[in-house]
Amino acid sequence: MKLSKTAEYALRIMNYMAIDEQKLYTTTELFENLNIPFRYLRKLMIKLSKSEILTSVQGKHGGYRIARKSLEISLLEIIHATGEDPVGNVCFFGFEKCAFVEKCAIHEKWTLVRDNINQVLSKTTLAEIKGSESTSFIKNNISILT
Amino acid sequence: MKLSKTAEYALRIMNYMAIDEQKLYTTTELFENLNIPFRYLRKLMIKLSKSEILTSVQGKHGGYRIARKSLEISLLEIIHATGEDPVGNVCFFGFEKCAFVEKCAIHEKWTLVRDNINQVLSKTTLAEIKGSESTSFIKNNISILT
DNA sequence: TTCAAATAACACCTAAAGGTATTATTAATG
DNA sequence: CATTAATAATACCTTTAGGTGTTATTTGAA
Repeated sequence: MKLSKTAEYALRIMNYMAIDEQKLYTTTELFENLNIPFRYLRKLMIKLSKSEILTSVQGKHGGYRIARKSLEISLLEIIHATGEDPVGNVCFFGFEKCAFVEKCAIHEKWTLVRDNINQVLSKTTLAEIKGSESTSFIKNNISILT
Repeated sequence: MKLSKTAEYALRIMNYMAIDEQKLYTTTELFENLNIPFRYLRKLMIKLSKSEILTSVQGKHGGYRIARKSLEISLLEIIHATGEDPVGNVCFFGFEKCAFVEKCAIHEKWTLVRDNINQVLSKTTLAEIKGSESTSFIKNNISILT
């Protein structure tokens, strides 16, 4: 199970910004701490700020701020804010109509797999993962990242 | 959880070919039954036949045949034969070294998710899913597929 | 021994994700 | 009210997965 780069970036951003929910973060600060290409980061921030998880403040002392309590923001919601759906409701074999016609033989098993992923992503909130572990991880390891 | 198109194609192919493990299948027959672009299918068959799951027979009455008992072929092995790894051992946030340094806060949960996927894909064999359900599904629905 | 029907190989095209560059807009502050 | 530091918008470039086209090779059989 690999998320898209964009989804990973969004999760890094939100995880970092959840450290201080009041603070306005500039893209420059995020760039310096999260190892995301600067211009791509800026584009992504604009996209995320159009969802319900981030707000933007324009102007000289502007930046971005988490829009709601981190306790209320699920990881799935963050990924959805990027425009992606990591789980979906798709046939294992990639057929369009599987669930609506005769179920393929792995349909049940695969549904359980997807349910599991959905559970973890939708029930885990930013508040749960923003702990010092992950933040110290990011700060300590930025240098070894590509 | 979405597999790549290529992985889905490989699974369709193997699932179909498992119906008769002795039979030589031509790409034409597979094409007519599995809704995979013809030339892409041919390219993929060559790739798969270089793995341990398919053998090819060249020449006039050639084709492809499942290389081993379907009971011994796991879904994960099929996906691996396409050159992909759907699960991997990657950090949730996409950092390179996560598991080897300080674990990020969601690391444990995410490991369980991946384990679950791995279990299903590696423990489920072709033999289990090749039942009439899925085959009749494919045959009945080919017309509604793109 | 030639033809036909199959796979094999190689090169190229297309669409989408990821990434870059440039210019416009906003708003605090000297 | 001009400057500056931030976000917003738009367009373009690059890489890769997916898909296509053409030619070569293999092999059974008329």
